[in-house]
Amino acid sequence: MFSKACEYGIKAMIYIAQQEVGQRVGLKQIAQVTESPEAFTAKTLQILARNGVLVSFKGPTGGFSLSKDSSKINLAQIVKAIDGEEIFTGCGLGLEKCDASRPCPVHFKFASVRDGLSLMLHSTSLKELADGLDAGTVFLTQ
Amino acid sequence: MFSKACEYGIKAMIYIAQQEVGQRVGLKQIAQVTESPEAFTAKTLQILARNGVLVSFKGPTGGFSLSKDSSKINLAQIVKAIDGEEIFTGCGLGLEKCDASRPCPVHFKFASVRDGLSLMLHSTSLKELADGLDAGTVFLTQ
DNA sequence: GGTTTAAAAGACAATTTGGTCCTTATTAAA
DNA sequence: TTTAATAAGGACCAAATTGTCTTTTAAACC
Ligand code: FES
Ligand code: FES
Repeated sequence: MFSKACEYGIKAMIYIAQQEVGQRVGLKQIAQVTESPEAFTAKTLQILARNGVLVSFKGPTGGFSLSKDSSKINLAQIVKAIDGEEIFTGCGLGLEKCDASRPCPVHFKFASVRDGLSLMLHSTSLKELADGLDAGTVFLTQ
Repeated sequence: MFSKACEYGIKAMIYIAQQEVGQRVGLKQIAQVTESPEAFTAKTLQILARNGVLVSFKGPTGGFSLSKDSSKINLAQIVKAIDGEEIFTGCGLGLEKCDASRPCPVHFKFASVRDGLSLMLHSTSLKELADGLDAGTVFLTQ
């Protein structure tokens, strides 16, 4: 469904969202808590920083923090930054363009599922996910 | 969402389902109509044949035909044969096992979308897709 | 039986994705 | 001002996916 980079990116963002506002978290810690490969996660965080959902700081006391309140960042922004728009708008059978005026055989059934996914991603904020972690009802690892 | 192999496989199956019962279609024709790479499509059809949704015949008058009525084959069987079960049961954040008793942060939202996709795939038969093609309301290419 | 046709099988190549490592740039603190 | 810490960037490697090509196997037809 999502790329590995995207999975790592989402987990990292949720963990960062758990910190108190403005607090920075280092790459090493992020990779450890999310059980993600450190160097590869670094690349992904760079992408997220370039896309403006994350800010990064070098040097001692450096690290990463959210660019805005966790309630203002949703999963769709993260997925779009890392995996692109394909999953939001692409054809289920790989036609160059999903077009309701020249639909592929699965278009209507697929588009409705795909739009459901899109709605879910757009309507899920980092805040609620981090809150679940705080409450201990959900987990970042197994 | 689906692999290229799976996209080609689904398109091929729909086209085969369009033929009259028992009628065989050759690889070349399938690849042409679906605009898929011939040799790669061949591999995919082999997988589908091994998985029993397709039967193949060698020699002159050879080709492929469905192993049973097109109303008895659904998209889930095809996707499962080619891409495996990951998409039906896998965790949205890549945890080894999606487990409601130790859910990841996106579990409940993701699982509902994923189950919607699964339901769609299980409840969509090749027959209805081929019927759409026959009716000229949908298309295999752009 | 020999010839032709078409799928199966397997080797191989190209591309994309996933992942590591090393150097550089930047910043805080001693 | 030097040193240490940390992210950025780029080169590189590994694995999976996508794709091609050649040989083998099976079947029809003469
Ligand atoms: S055209 Fe294929 S999903 Fe819309
Ligand atoms: S545990 Fe992640 S989706 Fe179920």
